[in-house]
Amino acid sequence: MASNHPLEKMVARLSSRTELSAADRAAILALPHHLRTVEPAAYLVRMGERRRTCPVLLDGLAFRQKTTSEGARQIVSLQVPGDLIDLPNLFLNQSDHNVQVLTRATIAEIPIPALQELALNHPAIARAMWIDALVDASIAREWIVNVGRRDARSAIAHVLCEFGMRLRNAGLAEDGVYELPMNQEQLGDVVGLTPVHVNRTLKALAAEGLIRRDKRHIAVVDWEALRSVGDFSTLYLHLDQGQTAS
Amino acid sequence: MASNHPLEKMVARLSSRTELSAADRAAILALPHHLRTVEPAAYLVRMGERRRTCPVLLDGLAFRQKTTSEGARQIVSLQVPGDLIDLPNLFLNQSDHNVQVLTRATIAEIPIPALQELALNHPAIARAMWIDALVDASIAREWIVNVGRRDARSAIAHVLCEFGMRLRNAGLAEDGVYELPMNQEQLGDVVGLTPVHVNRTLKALAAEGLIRRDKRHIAVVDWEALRSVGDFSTLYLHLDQGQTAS
DNA sequence: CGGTCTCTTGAGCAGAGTCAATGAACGTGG
DNA sequence: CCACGTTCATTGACTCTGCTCAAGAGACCG
Repeated sequence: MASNHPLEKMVARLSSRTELSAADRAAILALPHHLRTVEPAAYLVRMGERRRTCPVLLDGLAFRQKTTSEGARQIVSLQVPGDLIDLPNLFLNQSDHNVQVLTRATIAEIPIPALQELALNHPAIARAMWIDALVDASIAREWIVNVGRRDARSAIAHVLCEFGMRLRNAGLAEDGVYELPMNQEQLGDVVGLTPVHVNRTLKALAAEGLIRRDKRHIAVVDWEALRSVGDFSTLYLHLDQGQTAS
Repeated sequence: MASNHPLEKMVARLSSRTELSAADRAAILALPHHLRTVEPAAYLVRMGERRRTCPVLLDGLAFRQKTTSEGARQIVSLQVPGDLIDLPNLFLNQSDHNVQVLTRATIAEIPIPALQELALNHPAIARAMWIDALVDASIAREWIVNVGRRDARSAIAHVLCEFGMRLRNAGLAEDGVYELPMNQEQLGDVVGLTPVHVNRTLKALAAEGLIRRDKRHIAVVDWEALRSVGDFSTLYLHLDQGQTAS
């Protein structure tokens, strides 16, 4: 398992969801790829683009984003290390959104045909990729609810719970204590609020004793209360995948 | 092509996106299945459920939906005939949302293992299913933007454009003239508004001459203006898939 | 003919936005 | 080591979009 092959991270991610054979693992590691490091805010994918490679996030955080004609931005997903950033474009011709990194990040660019071959001809890998894509879609559905039907307090609490959970899962957080991976403007773009209102809401959550906070450092003080305010349940994250095998 | 096999609709849908061989088509038609008709508002899938079959919508309309602990409902997708309603549960254990039909509908229930086999061992069918799932996810991302960053006027105009486009594509609308497949409360649940405000907004759009409307009957009068107000572009619907093959 | 939905419309309220200013933290060049 | 510019976070005052509450009016059904 110990190896410094850059794509080990991708193997780890995919095999966390389905049993992969040695041959499957080898097939992944044998993927042609090109490594690069990018600075915060760099674009990995631009809307309208027709891509030939799929970026895989090896290290760092990224997000998907769209802007309206009015210039308002909405973040539509958060991506953590191991994510196949461009799964959406694996079988679609044109990217329908932008992808930017939040932090300095390491990216492996993998030619799309090679990934397609993997997805179509290696059932176990295909299953893992399906699960990845389906969980992503499930999170998107929850975000629609979050932005559409929860008030500021609840929406932000929800996002704080989700981030805590997912970052912990990615080994980037310790039990409700983490560095909020974005500034308040970006957090506003996640929940559909203005940065000013995000600020006031975070302050209120801290005043109520649900979280402790210093700039972007978040510590969930009362997990149960935050979960309740944010109407958060882990069901939609499908964390059980793999253990409970269908 | 002429046939009254109930799954022809599914074949048509999948083959509209990728070339399927005669063997592929035969494999789909050979799927074990169980037909049934359901009444408006019937549930096809319930959140938390572990399903053994995947409903395929042969006729009628359906929607995915979640509710918050406060009791607010958010509709997170609209499904048209041909849709594999439960693709999300093909590889996930527990349903993360509810699915209800809007109209009287005909459903084919297909055992999940049979569909998985198709998705994992028939590359051409797999590709078509991938495209379906990815377009669905793309629409979900656009809905996050719609609900998060567009005001009532724009959000409703956007949805009217999208519905017009998708219903026409499904053969259910004639060039911007269609029966709105839901009441104003449900439309509110799509865009995150109250039915009262939906009503006022629809009235305003009609007053401005962008649409003509009688109850649920919608006729887009000025398509360009509506598209502009709704900040609508067809990119995210990926209608070109199949023609432009990657 | 009464009951049930759904659509409409009015009146008043409030959650979130806008505008604007201040302050803290950090990096850079001199 | 310090002055300065930049980026973010914070806070106040005021506005407005969309919500709540409530009541009436068609349409359809048994």
